[in-house]
Amino acid sequence: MSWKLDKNRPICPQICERLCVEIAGGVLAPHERLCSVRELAVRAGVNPNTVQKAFEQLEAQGLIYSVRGSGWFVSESTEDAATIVKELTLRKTSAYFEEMSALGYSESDVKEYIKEWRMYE
Amino acid sequence: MSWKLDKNRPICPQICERLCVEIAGGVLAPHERLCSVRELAVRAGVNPNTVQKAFEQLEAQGLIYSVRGSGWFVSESTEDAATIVKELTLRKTSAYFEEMSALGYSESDVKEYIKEWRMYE
Amino acid sequence: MSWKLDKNRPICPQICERLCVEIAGGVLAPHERLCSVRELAVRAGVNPNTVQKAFEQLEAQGLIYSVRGSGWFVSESTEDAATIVKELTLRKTSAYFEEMSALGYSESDVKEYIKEWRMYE
Amino acid sequence: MSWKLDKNRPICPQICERLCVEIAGGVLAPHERLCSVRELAVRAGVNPNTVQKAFEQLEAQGLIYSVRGSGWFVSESTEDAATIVKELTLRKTSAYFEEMSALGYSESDVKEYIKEWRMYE
DNA sequence: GTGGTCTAGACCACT
DNA sequence: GTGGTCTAGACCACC
Repeated sequence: MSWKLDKNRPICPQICERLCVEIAGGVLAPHERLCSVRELAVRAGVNPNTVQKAFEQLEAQGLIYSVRGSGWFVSESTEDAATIVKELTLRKTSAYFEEMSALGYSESDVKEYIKEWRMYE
Repeated sequence: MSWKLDKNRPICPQICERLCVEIAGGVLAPHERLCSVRELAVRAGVNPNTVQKAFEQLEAQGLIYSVRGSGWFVSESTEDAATIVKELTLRKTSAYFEEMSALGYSESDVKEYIKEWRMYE
Repeated sequence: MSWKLDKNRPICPQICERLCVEIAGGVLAPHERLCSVRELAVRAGVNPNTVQKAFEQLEAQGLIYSVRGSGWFVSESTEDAATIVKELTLRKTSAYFEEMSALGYSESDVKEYIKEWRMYE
Repeated sequence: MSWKLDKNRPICPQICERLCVEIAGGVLAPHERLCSVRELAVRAGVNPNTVQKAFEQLEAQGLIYSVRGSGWFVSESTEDAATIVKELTLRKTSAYFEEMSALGYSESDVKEYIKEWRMYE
């Protein structure tokens, strides 16, 4: 696992989203043990508290569970993760169109713009 | 001007962007007087301080200038505004692709997804 | 509002439960503003981060929502709060019976014990 | 002995309490040999270190003693165990009333609630 | 070693 | 002033 994070966005949700994607995609199987809070913090170069918070949020969503003194584990069901990823996709795309709309682009303007898009870097 | 703002996003930059777009698009002509801070605040349903701050930021970018006791006016040159809008467009789109990438979508995945997109609401 | 907390139990859930009870009981009405994080922290004699965490958990449950720079507010619907209080009641009572059972008491033993109970202090 | 433990509570004190109850109740007689740490760990499905720690805590309370190379044994006196069980009963019940009070229930509310209680599962 | 909780204090953007 | 986020570091119980 490479754990580069985008420093321009809040770290905590990035960790959540990433793990959610890995759970949804089967990279992390049910009942598989996650990195420890401390280890992941070191790997990602962030504070353990931030990782802890992310894990707790995933727990609140029912995606993972913790066992004291032993670690965090992927929940039995993996479907929730997939649902959440889809929701995120929808929400982010919707937000993007909203913002572009505020910049004066119509829906088809955006679609045209995206069609021609070339990612750099 | 209808001044509905997206309550889910920070207000201040929304005001900046919106005025920037209007200046770039010629809706607001050079040396035209803007709404007063108070009036705009009322129309948009936000705190006058927030509008004030937005105006100050636009001033710092050279898009508008203030005349004591008389109000805020659009600057002579309109090109800066257009540049800024293009920059925003680029930045937002780039950020969108980055986030989608973090959700596991390739560049072409996103393009395909966008092609099928239908805005609701 | 008196904000004495039980120092023998984790503070964060205590704050959550207390606010939940007040929302469920109508002490806090929909859209009413809560104490600020900092103020409540001072009143309860705890760290602002702990209060912040409690508020975020209540937000995750849909009981309250935050407005940047303005504060936290009770959500429109109050029903969830009542449901959660009932759930807590059930869970705590169930846990109590479990623990008493582990101490060798039958269900009726416990009921008899409780009937005679007199709270001191 | 069936050694099902409640996975939702800390393991170590559960082991302590359970053995304490068995000593107090005469299930384990003075000078009787306890299960070995390893065997008990296997039966209860927990880490041997946890069992070891529990035994050490019971030793500190004077309820059991160890004989090198031979195992752990119940102490001569059984009274301490009974006292501890009573104390636990008192403490747990007191804590339960406290928590219910924080949920808005008066002492008589709780008593009424308990009277109607039916354990499920 | 692990997670769980809390404190202290910082910086930022927004009202 | 407010919330939002993060860092740093502490202590505890459990494995």
